[in-house]
Amino acid sequence: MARPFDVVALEKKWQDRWRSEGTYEVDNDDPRERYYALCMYPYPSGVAHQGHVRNYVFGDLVVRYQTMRGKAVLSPFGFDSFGLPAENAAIKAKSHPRVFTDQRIEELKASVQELGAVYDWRREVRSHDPAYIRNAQYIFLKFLEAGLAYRAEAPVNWCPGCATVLANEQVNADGTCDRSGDVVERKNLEQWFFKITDYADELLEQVDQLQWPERVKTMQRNWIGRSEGVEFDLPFADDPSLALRVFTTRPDTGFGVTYAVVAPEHPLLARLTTSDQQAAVEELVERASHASEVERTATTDNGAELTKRGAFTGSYVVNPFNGERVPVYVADYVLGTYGTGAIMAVPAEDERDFAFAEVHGLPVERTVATPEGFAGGAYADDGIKINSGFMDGLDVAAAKSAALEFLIAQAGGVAKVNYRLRDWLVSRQRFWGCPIPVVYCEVDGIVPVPVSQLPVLAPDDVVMESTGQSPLATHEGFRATTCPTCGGPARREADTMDTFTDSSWYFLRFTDPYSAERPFDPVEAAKWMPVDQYIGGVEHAILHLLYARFYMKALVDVGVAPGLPREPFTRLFTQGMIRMDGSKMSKSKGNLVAPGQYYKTVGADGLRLFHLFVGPPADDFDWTSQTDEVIDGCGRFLDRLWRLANLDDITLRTDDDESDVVVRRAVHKTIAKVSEDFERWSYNTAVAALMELLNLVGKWARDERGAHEATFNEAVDTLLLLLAPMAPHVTAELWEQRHAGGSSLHAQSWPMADPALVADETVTMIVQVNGKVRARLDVPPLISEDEATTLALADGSVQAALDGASPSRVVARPPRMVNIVL
RNA sequence: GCCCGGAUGGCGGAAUGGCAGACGCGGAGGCCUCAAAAGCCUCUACUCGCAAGGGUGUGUGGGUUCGAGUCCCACUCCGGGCACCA
Repeated sequence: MARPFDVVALEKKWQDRWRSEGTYEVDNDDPRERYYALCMYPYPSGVAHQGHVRNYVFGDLVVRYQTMRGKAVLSPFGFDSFGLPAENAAIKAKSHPRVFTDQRIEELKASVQELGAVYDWRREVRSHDPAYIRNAQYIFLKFLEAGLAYRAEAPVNWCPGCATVLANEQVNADGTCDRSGDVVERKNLEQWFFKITDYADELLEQVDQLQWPERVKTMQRNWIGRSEGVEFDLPFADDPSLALRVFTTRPDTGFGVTYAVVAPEHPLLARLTTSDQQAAVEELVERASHASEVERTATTDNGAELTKRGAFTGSYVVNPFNGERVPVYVADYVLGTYGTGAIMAVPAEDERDFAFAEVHGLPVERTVATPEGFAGGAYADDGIKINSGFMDGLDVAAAKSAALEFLIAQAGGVAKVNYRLRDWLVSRQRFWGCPIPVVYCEVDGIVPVPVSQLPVLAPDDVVMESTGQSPLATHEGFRATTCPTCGGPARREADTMDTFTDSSWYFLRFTDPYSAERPFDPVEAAKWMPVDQYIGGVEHAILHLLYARFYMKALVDVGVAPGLPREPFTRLFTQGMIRMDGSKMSKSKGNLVAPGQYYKTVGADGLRLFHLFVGPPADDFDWTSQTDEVIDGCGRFLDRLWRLANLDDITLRTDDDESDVVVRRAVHKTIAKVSEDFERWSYNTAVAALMELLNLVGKWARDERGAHEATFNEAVDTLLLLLAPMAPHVTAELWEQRHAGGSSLHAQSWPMADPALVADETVTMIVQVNGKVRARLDVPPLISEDEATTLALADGSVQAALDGASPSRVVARPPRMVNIVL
């Protein structure tokens, strides 16, 4: 499209100027009110895609808007530069992941700058930078010292072909390895964990205080999954000195227990299994151990065959409520990693137990009266207790407390809270990550690397093998070391940390990126934390945001961040995804629409305006064949602005007339509207309001009478100010043309609406007869109910609609509406 | 299965319980031009009508209200999250 100006040159001029003048660099001792705006740390995957663009457009708008509101805005940028894609690319190219990563960072950085998004680049942070690694390791050591990091055996996804542990995301739905195609096994291996479960309660409680989307808060609550219940003993029938410990949230259903179940991993399974059941039990355990977690749960997906796999152990336990013997089964629907790994089964009041009981022919004993007409299987809702001895007649809540007391007295019962949340497995058998700073000494065991010896850096002379095994594991130069305690020979830890650890504290490093002795100076960090506005994709609703919240709390507690707020992100905005052909637009799907092509046509300004205008920022957006036309439309809007400001076909006059007040009212109403829309993240309507104003001013100014100069200038300057955070380049250029020698547009204050001009002189009152609009009257805004009614009844078309009938009722809501009811 | 969203013209979308469809895209017609592009102007939910004007209309069915796209109940479909967590 032909533009009335050279868009490429114009945008470059301003981008260069913002960078060379350090317009958006901000110091920690800035006296202005502080504001911390942050977009989520990106993984550097190369040139920015539309998802990035959308994210940074919103972020940049916040930065520029808050700056115009007089605040010192911290707007940093960095790269989450460790991770699997770089490692895989390096394997393919037989090079080092750093080469690939540094290249991608430069590409992403350049395209972010081309978008006109402004940052304080002095504070740039990269996960794979030795200074960052050093501090990430420092934090690990602090966690270790405080007992928040520990090593334990855990069941993991193990690929025999790759000789490595896989993350859940690397396991295909059919239980095979994403890379080699081998069947993934479950294996118990020693791994490093962070004790996030210590913070489960605090993480759950403080969700309430966050100004985050409800959806995200709900997802966090569900992920933590707190549940209150009772743990108690089911004594073995053949040996009352032994017992099966179970957890339940429904102790009130104790009289309905018709069997018990242990997980395939349960330590007492061997003791419970009788010789005649050996074969069946072993077969089930074998199958469970080979199946990944994904595959193990897969059978419930297709509800058609809801087969609950399980086998009788041959043993019985005694139900403490009624003294009855019930059979013990082993089944993979009971997880070894939750509660006690064993349950009491109540098919009448639990759906899963009911399904299992049906398959295995086990009895169903109801303990809650079902409502009339109830036809289904399990009934899990409230009701009156039946068949339950001392609980009969109680409701479920009362029966729960009675049952708890009973179990405490009779069966080693104890009230217990369980969480779905597990400790965070942070070790990865990967090369391209932050090495875990410990060594293994035959004499001293696990020994932390002293802080003075940090960072522990991976060697450069490695060969990335397609086996997938980390070269760290076999690199003698790296692994062979001496014990810091005894000086004897020792082996370095070969595992690296989950990359989510890097993104869990980068926002703190931004506040003090120069600190060498520690991750950040808490005094400097306190000047900016917490982040006022965090912006990112909803795909990080659980993991990243939960881990970062955990880190913040833990850093305060271990003394790295004393006195800092315990929640890192006050407000969170999650922008919608961009989809194409129904699926997420992403590099891996190969359906990217590169932003670069638009910089030459509508410019970064046009593309930014498009992303703001196309719909509510939180909603997903479908990129279609029509989208380019909408983008062109945004470019045309900027062209019209350019021509208006350049007096294209406009003559100015010095005297005013009655039309001035109409324009001035529109200008001030738009200031009020756009300001309000900015605060509530309704950018699409803000753009619409600005388009409307431009249309109105354009028509007025091109009238044959000409435009009154003062009013015209006010209107155009206001348009430029309001558009500055959205389309920063072209507005800055026009402002410079109009105010030669003055300070730049982006140094101006956000305009204030004049309340006298925002208030309406007259409003349109609608008159309804039986709820149907029959007339529209111009009335003063302060009209009384009586006056409104009188005016309404006097109107000709209202009289016609009444047709002589007399109203039974008149509802007057002056000045908006009068409804005459017959 | 559970939880959370959503459903409005040809399309993206707008609308504190008070004029449904702002704004934009697309479409139609016109102006300008030798012609085109660009630009500008008018129209554009459906329907009856020559017109003035009328009727219908926000996924479906009920309800609350003087008045419902908006609130309540039930349902259908679409999207997302969690998924045997006892």
